[in-house]
Amino acid sequence: MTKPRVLLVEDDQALVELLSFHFRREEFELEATADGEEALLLAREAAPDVVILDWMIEGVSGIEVCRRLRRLPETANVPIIMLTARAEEADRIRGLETGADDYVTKPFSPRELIARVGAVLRRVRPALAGEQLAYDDIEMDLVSHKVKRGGAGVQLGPTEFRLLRHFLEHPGRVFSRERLLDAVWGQDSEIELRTVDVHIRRLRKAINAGERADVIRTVRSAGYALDSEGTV
Amino acid sequence: MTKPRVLLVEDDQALVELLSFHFRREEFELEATADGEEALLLAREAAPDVVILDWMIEGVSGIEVCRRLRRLPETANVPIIMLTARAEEADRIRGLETGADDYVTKPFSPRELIARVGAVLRRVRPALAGEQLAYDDIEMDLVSHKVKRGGAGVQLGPTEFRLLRHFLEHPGRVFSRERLLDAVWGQDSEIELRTVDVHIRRLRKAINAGERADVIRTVRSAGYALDSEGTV
DNA sequence: GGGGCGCTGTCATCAACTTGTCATCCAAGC
DNA sequence: GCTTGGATGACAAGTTGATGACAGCGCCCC
Repeated sequence: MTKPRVLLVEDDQALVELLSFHFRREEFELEATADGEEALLLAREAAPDVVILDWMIEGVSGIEVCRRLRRLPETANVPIIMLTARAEEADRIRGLETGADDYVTKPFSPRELIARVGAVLRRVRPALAGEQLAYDDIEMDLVSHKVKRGGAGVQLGPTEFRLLRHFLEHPGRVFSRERLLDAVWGQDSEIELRTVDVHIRRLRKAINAGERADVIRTVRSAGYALDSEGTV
Repeated sequence: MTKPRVLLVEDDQALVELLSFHFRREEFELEATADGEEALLLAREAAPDVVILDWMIEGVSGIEVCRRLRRLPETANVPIIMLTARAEEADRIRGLETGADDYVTKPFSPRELIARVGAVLRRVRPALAGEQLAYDDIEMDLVSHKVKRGGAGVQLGPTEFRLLRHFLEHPGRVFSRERLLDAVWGQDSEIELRTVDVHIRRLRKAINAGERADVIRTVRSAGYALDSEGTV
C-alpha cells in the first residue's frame, strides 16, 4: 500500500514542523509550502491524495487557492481540508461551499487533524486509510488480500485483484482502457489496450462465478465500470 | 436529478421536526427514526445517500450503530455524519476512527448541518457535484455514463449519448444539422446531413420510449432543439 | 536442474452492436 | 394539389467487445 501523500499549505513554520513530525510518524508523505502559487504548482505536479490548506496564508488567500484547485481538472477531485482560526459558522459554511471537504478549527491537535485526514481518505481512496473495501455484496480485505462475493470466497489473480480494487475505490465510475492501464498496470506500461478486455473477462469470470449477476458494466466506446446493475 | 436521501437517527423529537422542515425545504428526502436497530434496518432497505447519527440515542449507542453500518457490505460506503453534544477532542477522534465521515457538535444550526451534508455528498456522489447534466426529467451522469428519464434507465448508443449530451449542454437552443455534425461528429466529418435525422430519430425512440412526451423539437428548415414541449 | 503450475500478454476469431445511407412514406406550408 | 423538408424502416458495412487458445515467464517443489 502506497503511503498517502499530503500537501500542507501553511505559513506558520512551527506548525509545519510539528505536523511534519506527526504525519511522518503515521506513515504519510508530507510536502509543505507557505506559498499559494507554489501550492497550486505542487498540487498539479505531485498529485497529492489530500491537501491541507490554511485559510489565511500570504499571497493568494486560502479560499482562492481552494477555488483554483477545484477549477483545474487535474486537481478538481483532490480532497481539501481547510485550517481556520475562525470558528464562526458563516466562514465554515463558506469554506465548505467553496469546495473544501472539511475544515479544522485552530487550535487543534495533530492527532485530530490526522484522524480527519484519515476520514477523508477513507472516503476518497478507501484503500489508503481503511483495509476494507465493499460494493454491493462484494467485499475486499486489503490486509489479508481476500475477496468475497455474497460471503463466499473468490479466487483472483494479482492483476484481477488490483483491477477490482481500482473499481472498488471508484465504484460506478467508467474508466477507459487507457485509464485502467495507467491505474492498474502503471503509468508507462507498454501493454496492448486490448489486454484490458482479457483481464476484465477473467475478473468477470471469477467474480460472477455461479450464475451471479454481472457487476461489471461495459460501456461501449467508453470503457468499463463497476456497477451492480451490471450489463443491463 | 434525484433528491438526495437522508436518514436521520435522532431521539430528540423537536430536533427531528426542525431538521425535517429545513431538509425538505432544501430538496432532500428525509427519513427519521429514534431507534438504533430500526436505523440499521432502514439503512439497508432505503439505501440513503447519507446517514446523520446522534451519538447518544436510546437502545444501541450511536457509535455502535456506526460500527455496524460500516460492517455491513450494503451500508459500508454510506457516509455518516455524527451529531454529538460532546466537543471534547477524544470523542471526536473516536467518532472519526469508528468510521464516521464527519461530525457536527451540538448546538448547530440547520444551515450548517445542511452545508455539511452537501459537502459529504459532493465527495461521495460526484454526480451531485456537477458531473451531471439534467433537463426536465432527463438526467445524464457523465462519470458513470448513465442516462435516466423520470428515474428509469435509458439505453443509448455512443452517438446518441453524445448527441443528447450536446443538447443537454445547450437546452432549448436550436441547432442546424451542420452544427450538430460539427459538435457531435467532429469538425471534419464527411457525413451526410440527412444522417442527423436518423440519429435524432434513434435518440427520440430511446428517450421517449413508452408513451413519454417528445423532448426534441423539430424546427422546420432550421434544425432540432431540446425542449420539454417537444414537437408542439 | 527439471518438471509442473499459475499468471500474463497477445492473437485470431466470433458475435453483437452501431452506424451511415437509401428509398419511401408522411406532414406542413403555399 | 404540389412542393419541400422531415420521419421511418430496412440494410449492409464497419466497429467494438467477448472468447478461447497459446506461448512465455517466474516460481515452487521436487
